[in-house]
Amino acid sequence: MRFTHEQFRELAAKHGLAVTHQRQVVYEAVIASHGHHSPENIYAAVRRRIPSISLATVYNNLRLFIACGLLREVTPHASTLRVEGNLKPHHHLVCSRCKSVQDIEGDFIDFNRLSRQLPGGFDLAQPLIEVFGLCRRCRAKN
Amino acid sequence: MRFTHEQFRELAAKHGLAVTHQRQVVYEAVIASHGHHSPENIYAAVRRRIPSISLATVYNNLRLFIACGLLREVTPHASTLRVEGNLKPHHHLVCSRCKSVQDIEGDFIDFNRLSRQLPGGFDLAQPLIEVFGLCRRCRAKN
DNA sequence: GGTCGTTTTATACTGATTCTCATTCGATAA
DNA sequence: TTATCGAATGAGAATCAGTATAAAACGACC
Repeated sequence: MRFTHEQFRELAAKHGLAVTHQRQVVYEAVIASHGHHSPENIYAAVRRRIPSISLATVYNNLRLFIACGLLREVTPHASTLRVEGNLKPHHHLVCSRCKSVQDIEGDFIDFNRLSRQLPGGFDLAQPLIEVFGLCRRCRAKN
Repeated sequence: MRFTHEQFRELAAKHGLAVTHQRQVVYEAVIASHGHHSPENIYAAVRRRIPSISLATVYNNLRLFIACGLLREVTPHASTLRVEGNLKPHHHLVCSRCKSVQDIEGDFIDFNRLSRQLPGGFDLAQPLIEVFGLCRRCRAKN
């Protein structure tokens, strides 16, 4: 799904963001490349369309998009920020060793039980679950 | 529970680690202070007993303890490493905003369903689950 | 006491991210 | 259109966590 300028304009308006060329290209770069991406990755992709863009601009806009919910921050177990554009409910499978992240779907959480265990005031409005284990590759390495 | 030299000696022997004074003090500092700690925190605590200790030594030993399972690495959503000494099965509640981590107990995961969803080869031997949401404080800030 | 492998220390270095500030852009009013 | 003003951008310096390196200290063993 290719984003038209119109679609981005609408999204931006909904979240009170000014529309700039850089902003749009950064956003499209994340959406176009499915998966979990580092700011550097996105910077590289965006530079193909705007060679003069600054890394700081990419960071600024990623933070902005995360803050207003246009993008999700993925666990930076890799010690560097990762973002994803997939806002549909899903969970993450994270390798404790190599820190790789895979999406996982499915209904394996008992939210009733979970909410009974929650400390007062904790808000699970958009729950994101991360399950840690060893990915196939790291397991093979023993 | 205060760790005696004897207890640490046994643990170290079990994991094939040499016993050094620094190593013992680092380990005790983590165990003594329950919760989730950054290397800097631990460094500060250890320096009260060994003023000349180097930060690198703290890092070295924390990595070592994590590698042999004496400590657990906590999600560095805070973008900096955290460790905990609590090895009993439990899960984490992480605030997406301020990155604080609380422990949570309870049996809200359906591991049968989960393992049906797992991609081949993913090893869930010591599953750790992290549930993201908004803590009371951040929620109050709206 | 001498030797060897391990650990510690001090410090330099790297890489990710943020900060600063001058410049440019974009929306709006004239 | 043109002028204006606040917001966004670009360039590069600064910061900060963590790692690498190399020399010194330690400790077990002969």
